[in-house]
Amino acid sequence: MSSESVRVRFAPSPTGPLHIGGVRTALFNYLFAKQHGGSFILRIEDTDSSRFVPGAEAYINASLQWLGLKVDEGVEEGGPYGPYKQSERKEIYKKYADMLVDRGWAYYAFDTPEDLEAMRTVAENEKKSFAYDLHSRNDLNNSLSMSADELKECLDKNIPYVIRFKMPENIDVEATDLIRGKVVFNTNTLDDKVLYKSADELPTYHLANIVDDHLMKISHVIRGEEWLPSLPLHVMMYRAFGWSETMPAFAHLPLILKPNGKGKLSKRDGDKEGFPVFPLEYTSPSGEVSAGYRESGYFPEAVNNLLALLGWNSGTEQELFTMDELIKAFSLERVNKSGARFDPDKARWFNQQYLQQKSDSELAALFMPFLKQKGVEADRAYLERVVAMVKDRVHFVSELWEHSFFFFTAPQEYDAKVVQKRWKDEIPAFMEELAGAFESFPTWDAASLKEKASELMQSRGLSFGAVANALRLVLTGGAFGPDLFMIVELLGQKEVVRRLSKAKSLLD
RNA sequence: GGUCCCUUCGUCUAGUGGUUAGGACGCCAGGUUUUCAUCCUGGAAACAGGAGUUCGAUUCUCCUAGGGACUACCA
Repeated sequence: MSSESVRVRFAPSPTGPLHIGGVRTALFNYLFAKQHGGSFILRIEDTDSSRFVPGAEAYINASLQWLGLKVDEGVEEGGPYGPYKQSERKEIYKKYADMLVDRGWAYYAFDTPEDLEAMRTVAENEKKSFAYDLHSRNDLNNSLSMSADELKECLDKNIPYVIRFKMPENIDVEATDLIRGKVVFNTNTLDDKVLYKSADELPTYHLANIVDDHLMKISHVIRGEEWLPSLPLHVMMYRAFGWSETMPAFAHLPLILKPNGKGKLSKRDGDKEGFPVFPLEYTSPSGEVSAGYRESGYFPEAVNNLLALLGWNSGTEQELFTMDELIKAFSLERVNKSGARFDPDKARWFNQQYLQQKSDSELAALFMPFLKQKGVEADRAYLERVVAMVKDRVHFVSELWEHSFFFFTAPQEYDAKVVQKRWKDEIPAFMEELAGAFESFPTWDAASLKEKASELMQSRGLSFGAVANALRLVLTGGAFGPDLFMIVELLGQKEVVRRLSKAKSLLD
């Protein structure tokens, strides 16, 4: 690494919704870039024409935007090293593939996918494995095993070919991973990867990624651990191109594992355990819907925070970080080596923390759509008071309703268990009396009301607990909710008296 | 199978050649509360195993075991 500025890229493939692991990769790239005053680049790697999914790119953009990961250079934003979509860089790659062929670092191969598949099957039947590598390439249908004339003939006839990297023999490739340290691979265990296919005139990931990272002056490649095995190939390619001097630094992030720890987190796990695996809800072209964090009620800042703590920690006991704090505190050195299991419970906890930090006004606004859905129209000031009272018992805005519905509508039914426990013989008559007392009570505030009620129950020889619980039952339909007399105050004289008067029907 | 990576409470993790191995989530108990939740206090809970180095290893080295990733004309 020279003194060049930090430039990192997030390079997803538009083959479906952005997975939460990909989101974390994007986040770490973003944090690293911002911390160093560098650039966060979004490059769309759509070199697999067969796996292209319409809408996936828009989904990626929308996800990054929702999370507040602002892209400095990309398809939408433009930039000096564009285009940022690989399918629009087609003509660039062929040139570099040819360069490698000319230098003897790559060769043409005419084996058809069917040929290779057949050889794999044969090998498998013999309990061996087939690899297109230094042991087998001279016996296969490629420019290494044919004469110059034969090659020319194949090319002239437009026989489809691929260009494969010619992995040299017996070299110990040393590479440094910023998270793991030095890793060594021997080239004898590596195969000859396809770099380019004539069929669709597109490169594979390996070629496109090296060429683009070089051309876009990427300083650090921060990607998932699943790429670690191809690191030696990439290092060798930088050598083949003669770009070793400016090769980016590499960091391979540990994987996000299933809650049970067995394997990479996948969409299925989310469906099974009931938590989202995607940032935004996604509907596939076939109509299949996958849950999203946003739709499940998660705040983007909570998602960023929980993702940041999955595989990284600040070394302090701080767990809640704003984006600015993350940018300041982040470092690749403190990223863990081992995979982290996703914990849905802790994810909920993070969201709760952020929800509690929100102002009543903000929460009231977020609650509004849910009320509309219930057909409830409420005064904004009233709403804020309700939210203030119940917010400390929810993890999500969507849970506000079940804890506050009685502020908007009289209970339609009463919890049978609570009725049995609290609706004693002497209560109904007293409730009627209480209704009368409240009806003519001049000051309507929690403290005075509590005092008034206490006086009355004392004069009738009833305990506070018995009355309070019965009153709560009448007002809310159950045994839950915030401070009783705060409920009474907020509900207002008219409504409280009405519910009290109706309470007799409970006896049925 | 081959290559590579990884291994501290159930989970996310801190940590050091000598610590009562710390925190968080979750769980349990007690307290606060008229209810529920919050909140507060407390508790159970970990260095995968075996060698070696060392006066002393959770920490350093090696081996074993376990887990994971990769092994496509996908990324």
